[in-house]
Amino acid sequence: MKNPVSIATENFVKTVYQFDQKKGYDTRPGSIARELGISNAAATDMARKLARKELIEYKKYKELRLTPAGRSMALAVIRKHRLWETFLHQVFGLGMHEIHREAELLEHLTSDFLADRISHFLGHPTTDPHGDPIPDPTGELPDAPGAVLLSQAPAGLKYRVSRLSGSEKEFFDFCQARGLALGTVLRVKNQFRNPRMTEVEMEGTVLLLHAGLAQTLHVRPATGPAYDPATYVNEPQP
Amino acid sequence: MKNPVSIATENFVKTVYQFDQKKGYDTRPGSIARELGISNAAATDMARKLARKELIEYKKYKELRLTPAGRSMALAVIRKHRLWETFLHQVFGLGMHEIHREAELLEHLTSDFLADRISHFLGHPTTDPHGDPIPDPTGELPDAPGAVLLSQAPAGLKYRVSRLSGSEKEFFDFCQARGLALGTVLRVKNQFRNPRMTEVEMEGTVLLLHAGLAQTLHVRPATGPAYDPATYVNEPQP
DNA sequence: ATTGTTTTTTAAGCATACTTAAATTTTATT
DNA sequence: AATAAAATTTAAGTATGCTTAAAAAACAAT
Ligand SMILES: [Mn+2]
Ligand SMILES: [Mn+2]
Ligand SMILES: [Mn+2]
Ligand SMILES: [Mn+2]
Repeated sequence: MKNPVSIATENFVKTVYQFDQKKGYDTRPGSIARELGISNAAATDMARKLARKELIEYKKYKELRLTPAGRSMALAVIRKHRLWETFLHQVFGLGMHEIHREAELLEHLTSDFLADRISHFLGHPTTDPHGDPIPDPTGELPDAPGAVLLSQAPAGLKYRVSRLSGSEKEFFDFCQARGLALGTVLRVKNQFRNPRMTEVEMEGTVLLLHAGLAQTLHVRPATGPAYDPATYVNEPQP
Repeated sequence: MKNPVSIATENFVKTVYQFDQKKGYDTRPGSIARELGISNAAATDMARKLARKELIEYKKYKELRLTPAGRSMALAVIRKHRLWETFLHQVFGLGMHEIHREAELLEHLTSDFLADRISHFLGHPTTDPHGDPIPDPTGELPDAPGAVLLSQAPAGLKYRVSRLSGSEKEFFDFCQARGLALGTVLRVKNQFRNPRMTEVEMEGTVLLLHAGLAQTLHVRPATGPAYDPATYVNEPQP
């Protein structure tokens, strides 16, 4: 009666969900295709198939939209992805650039039962090592209040880094070398246009970050105390 | 250049390997088909495809045989399966009937890299919670010297349980209730034929086990000391 | 508004992994 | 040795998930 869901379907639905959220991204077939490394034709085809299964709303030449069932599937996959990333980082000590690669696979063959066990073992974390929120078993997302892209943060104010969204080793090496980590406090000195760059200052150091990089960091206004442990239950134990 | 291996292929090759080892089993397409829950036609078809890929030697109407490449693939999958079972049992505390079900999936999307990390985390165990040996990264199997099926163990001698090969909850419930666990010492009182049954004695208790059950337990002659910790590195920590 | 570029869609085709039904071969029984 | 039963193979067909090439639509720019 209930037919199995393929890995391709899960990845597709997940990508639509994420591109729908992320500003600066759209959910047209071409964007999804580029992300998944498939042809435009394949993405259109998939969209039509998933529409038949009531996971996607598809209207020719329009952006793709998820149905409630599609959104629910996406969040379940994202939950498994982020639980695995948290686990692999904290327990096995995998590097930040390694966890995404492994989680991208494991997310698809992890039962709800096992996901709950991982969550329990980790003490029900609410964010992954990148600072991304982990959906709960019902698909609710703990929201990160006030978070913005570093590239969009108004200049002159102090912020705390709340997400590192990259997946490349080079990205994490750079962040580590420059002291950019979850919780790091910094001040945005300038937001330049043309070329778009963000100038930040942290403990004396000044960095000029190009837009591509400043878009993979999220920050929140640093109004509270210097460090709030409850907010960072996922910080890796060294 | 090197094309990806499907889950169906891995399961097929693994099953051929295991049926080739297990006495009382054969590797004809029908047997593999029954185990995997697919039609005979599908199994024949798969055998021919895998023969083209040099994973299986296929001759019409003959039993299937693995090539060295096929055997190597099977052992890599079995390694991942048993590492996951060990891990899920020891670390997450999953029950004996739950670990097989989860490992059956995870084994296919686990990189060699991750498998080695799991192995390292567990202290490089040599057997899984069922007592089955875990192949090393090169595909070498640590052999269990002198192990036989309980159903085939000559009567009159003392043995120690060395493998619990079932996957059903009922099987493990029964074993636990009767004190049958890895390392349990017992004496085979009688081997009955017609119907085939095995009578064992352990600490006063006498059990009469039908063949189906006595075939899922392996035992080794209990010559050594009562308990050899080096032999049972996989015993779950309570 | 017409033209040109980009994107999407359609069309045709291929590999994988299955199905059921019929034909063939093997195996077992009389 | 002939026949019956069981297993295997072949054949035909389906769903999935991709491809490339061509047609159609949308978008952008003069
Ligand atoms: Mn990730
Ligand atoms: Mn994935
Ligand atoms: Mn198992
Ligand atoms: Mn499997």
